[in-house]
Amino acid sequence: MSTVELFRALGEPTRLSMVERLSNGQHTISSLSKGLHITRQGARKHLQALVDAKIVRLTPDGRETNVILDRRSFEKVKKFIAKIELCWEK
Amino acid sequence: MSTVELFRALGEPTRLSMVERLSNGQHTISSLSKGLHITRQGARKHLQALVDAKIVRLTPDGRETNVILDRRSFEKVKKFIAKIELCWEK
DNA sequence: AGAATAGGCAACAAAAAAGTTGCATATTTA
DNA sequence: TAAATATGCAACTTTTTTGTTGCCTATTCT
Repeated sequence: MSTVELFRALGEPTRLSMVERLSNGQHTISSLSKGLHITRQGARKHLQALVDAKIVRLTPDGRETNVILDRRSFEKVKKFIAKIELCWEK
Repeated sequence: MSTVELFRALGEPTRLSMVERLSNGQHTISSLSKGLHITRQGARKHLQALVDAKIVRLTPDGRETNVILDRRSFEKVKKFIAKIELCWEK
């Protein structure tokens, strides 16, 4: 996924909060959808945006589905910042 | 500005392209607004989003206005990523 | 088997973002 | 001083995003 899409996915409160919660521990789709002030379906849409941006992966397991953070996406963000800062030096 | 608003501001093609162009050299509002496929006023709105997110500053100079990249915003992004990656280690 | 849990999909409504047009002002330049 | 350039602001339209409701299926638990 492109860098813009990565930023766009992270640029929404519910989604950024999901990412933070995922960095603190394992979650299934439903555990991740609780505690937000929106419906499960609403949360699911945000989660899909994170999937599309390849920030998370979904791994089905029986009746539930685990949500896994993909750290490679953060590498991309770091590289973007590094590129900008490199240009800036001059 | 909050981290979410920072990401949101960067998560749009026109704005991200503006940031990249600014990292390559000085720009005024109008030089930055050229080459995009939108009107000057449309570009100006995107620029304002970058100002609001404190990614750039505007410094008026006579009839034109210079646009300056504020590198502190990138520190904030880097800190966010570092926090996430720190949590991830466990 | 029946109930509860985890999840999917689509249609729709509401809210926000993007982009436009039109017009006005200040500063340079010719 | 008149024309050109740089910019501002507001109203309005279009498009995208967000969030909801309703309904359906599969898996697990009792």
